[in-house]
Amino acid sequence: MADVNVSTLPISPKGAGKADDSQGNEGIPAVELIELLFFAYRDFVGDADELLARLGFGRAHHRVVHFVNRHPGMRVADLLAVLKITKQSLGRVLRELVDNGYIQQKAGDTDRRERLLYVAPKGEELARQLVALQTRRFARAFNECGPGARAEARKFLASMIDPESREEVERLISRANAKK
Amino acid sequence: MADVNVSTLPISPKGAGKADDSQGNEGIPAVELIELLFFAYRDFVGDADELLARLGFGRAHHRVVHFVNRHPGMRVADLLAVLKITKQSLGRVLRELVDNGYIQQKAGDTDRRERLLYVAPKGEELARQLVALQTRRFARAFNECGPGARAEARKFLASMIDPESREEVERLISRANAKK
DNA sequence: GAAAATAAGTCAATATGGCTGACGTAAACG
DNA sequence: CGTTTACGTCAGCCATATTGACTTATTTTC
Repeated sequence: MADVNVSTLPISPKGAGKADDSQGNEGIPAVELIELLFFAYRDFVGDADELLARLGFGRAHHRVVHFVNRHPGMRVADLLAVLKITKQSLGRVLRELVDNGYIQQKAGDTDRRERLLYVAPKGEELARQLVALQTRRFARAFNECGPGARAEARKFLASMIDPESREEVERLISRANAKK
Repeated sequence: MADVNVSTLPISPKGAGKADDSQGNEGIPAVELIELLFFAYRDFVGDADELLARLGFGRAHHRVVHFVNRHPGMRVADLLAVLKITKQSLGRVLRELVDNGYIQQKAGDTDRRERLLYVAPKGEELARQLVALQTRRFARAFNECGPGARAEARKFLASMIDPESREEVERLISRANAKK
């Protein structure tokens, strides 16, 4: 898949490339990390895109199925808060998932205004497949990186999150894990 | 900014959460990494989004300015290959950047069909600011992670890229670095 | 018990950033 | 000279997001 036709890029000089190579950055300029993260993320989501496209879904559907699977019984408002999108944006995606039998809604016990969200068997299976795809990518990466890399990566990724939201994300993750 | 209303999420059980906690994954299920990468990338691009929005630009403009700045004199076809989008998609974005004086085009010396792309001073400054923003995030993260984390992260990110494109990405990066 | 607040859904309009297909122009190649 | 290449552009479509206004059902509050 030789897509990037690097062979034709010129090698000529031109200013403003470096700048932060001086202090303790282990000889790795941030701009390299920026680009690697860009390409890594693209391939990471690309795994799922293929499978989703076959079902007529997009990334928005992926996010909904993923988080509902991880937090069964979450409210619509919770989902909006996690995804940081608007009610209107969620609307179509959620409707499609419900109509096609991937997500179920149930009125809340104590507050019947709430429509609690659950994955239907179809949705659970889809979520499982999507996680499996991306799990495989992580497994391959850590296999190449050697022992300890997984823990290091976990710390690194958490540190990349805005400090203000980091605690919430960690709470979100541990709550989801607690649900087994 | 307590956006994720975690406090209201139920703690009740429900199947299909774990599955890969058995073998050598250092007690860190991949699903955690999946979510951390999702949130990390969102905040990572969020840095830039704010600045871009003030200029009436989006992420597409960001990518163009970034890569043209890193590879001055690259051809339109090269840019398309890197971004993996179509000529038509690039069209509007590139025109806006040229019209607003961020990008310059020059006919190729030996092949005058080529429109070689260069950042104008305005574009170079914008690229610099965008890199600076994201550099700050990386710096903060590695400061929290301790020594060696930068090199570990570099290896990890590279390993997350599709094996078939990894070499090309590395070549792309080293060519850009060579231009200083 | 009436009024206010809340949870969710919906309609309409708009923006962004992708896509495909078709076509045009200029220049290079053979 | 004819073909291919590099680039641009027109037209239309789709997915995902936005804002603002409004409805419905229900709960909370006074």
